[in-house]
Amino acid sequence: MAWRRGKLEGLRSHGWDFPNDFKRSCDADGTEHTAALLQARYGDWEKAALEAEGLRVTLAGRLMNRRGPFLVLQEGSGSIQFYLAKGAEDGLRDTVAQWDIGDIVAGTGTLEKSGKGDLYLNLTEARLLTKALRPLPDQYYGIADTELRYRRRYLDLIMNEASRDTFRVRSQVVSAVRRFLEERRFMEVETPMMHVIPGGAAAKPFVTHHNALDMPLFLRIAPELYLKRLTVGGFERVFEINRNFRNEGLSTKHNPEFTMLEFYWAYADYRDLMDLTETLLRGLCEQVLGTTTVTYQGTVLDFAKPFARLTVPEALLAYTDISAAAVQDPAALAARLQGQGVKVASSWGLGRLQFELFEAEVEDKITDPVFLTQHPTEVSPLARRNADNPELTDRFELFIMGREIANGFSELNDPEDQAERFKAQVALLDEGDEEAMHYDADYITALEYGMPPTAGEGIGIDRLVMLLTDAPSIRDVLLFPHLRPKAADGPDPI
RNA sequence: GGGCCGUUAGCUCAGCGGUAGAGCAGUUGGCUUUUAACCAAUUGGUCGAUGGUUCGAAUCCAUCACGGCCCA
Repeated sequence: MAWRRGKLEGLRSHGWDFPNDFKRSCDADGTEHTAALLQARYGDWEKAALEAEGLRVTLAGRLMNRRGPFLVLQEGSGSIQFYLAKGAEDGLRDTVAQWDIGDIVAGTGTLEKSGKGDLYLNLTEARLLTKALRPLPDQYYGIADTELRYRRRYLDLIMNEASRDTFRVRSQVVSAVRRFLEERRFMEVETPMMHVIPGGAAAKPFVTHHNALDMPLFLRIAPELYLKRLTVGGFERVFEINRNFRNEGLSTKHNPEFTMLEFYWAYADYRDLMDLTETLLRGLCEQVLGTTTVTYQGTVLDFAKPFARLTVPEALLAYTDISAAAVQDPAALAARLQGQGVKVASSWGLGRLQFELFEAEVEDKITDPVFLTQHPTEVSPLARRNADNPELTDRFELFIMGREIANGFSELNDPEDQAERFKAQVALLDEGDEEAMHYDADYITALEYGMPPTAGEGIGIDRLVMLLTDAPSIRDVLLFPHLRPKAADGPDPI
């Protein structure tokens, strides 16, 4: 580093000062030349034909490696080499000799092809654009230290093609989801991130304070109650892709801020949502990966097959050794749950006991996509009751590889029932359940004006991207995952 | 919150009670159609932090910090 600072001093004394006037060469129609464009266009040309063409190109990028007279350049679209011929003039040789690995450099030369078939620019002009003061990590091993990869994501992106690909896939997923919904006449909206009353999910919120109004505000745990107000307002198909914040622990599946898609669809029910979700996921695999076969951590998943749809008791029978009689017997379920180390509350009804057993014994065993349906009303305070059994709801959760990917239901649009459900939640809150919901009087007022029959769903974008990129941790799909700050996390002198 | 594992040069790692090591990167020189380029020489360290045991600690013990995996 001291050496490089010295070089920078030398460059400055010769008038070099982080130039900002560089432009890449272009076609006559203005198409900018990039490594990927040149590879695609000229990669197949014969060496002699290419040299006869004598195409002069100007490119810039980060100097990644020197191999004899070749300099490996990495830019946004890919890589290409510069070549410094033995007979090059002294000024050019001196300029290139000043370069260090990691510098951002520019060069002009004719596009040629090596004996092994790689394209390169035979340099005639060169200039330094940005001096790198810090050396790059090991060329071959890259950075293996996960902590360093997360804390200095820029280094991870410079060094690891796989990491760059993950975030490209993430961008494509979000973009494809938007396109999918817009094609179906859904409208993207933005609702508040700061809530006076946290709502829409069972989770502990982050609290902040508004100085001018001298009141607490909560970072949203879900946008649900605001999006449903919009369906009351007459926007029949709305969606939002944005961050939620939950004040919970960190794990390979949890980050305090994470990205959710939520969408609401008037005159649809939870079965329509399941159909739409299957179509969406299948299409995403095809568009982003080019196949409906996804390998996640060694397990092959086929998204082309219809997704299983199982009620909670059906899932228990399918995935555990429990008997048909025991599934309907509260005492047997409670005993089994206690055997699993679950603290069973006396207030739990049959549906809740079944659902808790699902979470304890089945969730982790699921590999291929499974829609779990008809959750107990007790754990679904915003979902419509099932017409045949008011203890259950018209709800589903989609599980893939043991993880909840989506959650949706026919919306509860009966204001009186919703008010009762809120009251039951407030009772839990008063008992000390920090994840229970608050009573949202304005939301009840909205329902009293009338919400059309509607179905709504949330899809965890981070977990979806994990599946599609074979990422074992949510931190691998977040550019800047939350980490505990380090005491010495200031500027570090090398 | 609990258990296990880890933290040594810019990066990847070895060393596990007796003088702090290797490869890559860096520096100097050579080589000029290389592909983890190669050859020669060479610089570089508060062994995560603090305390303890010991004649002697990177190494053993304790506490703390940060990270990873598993569990709640």
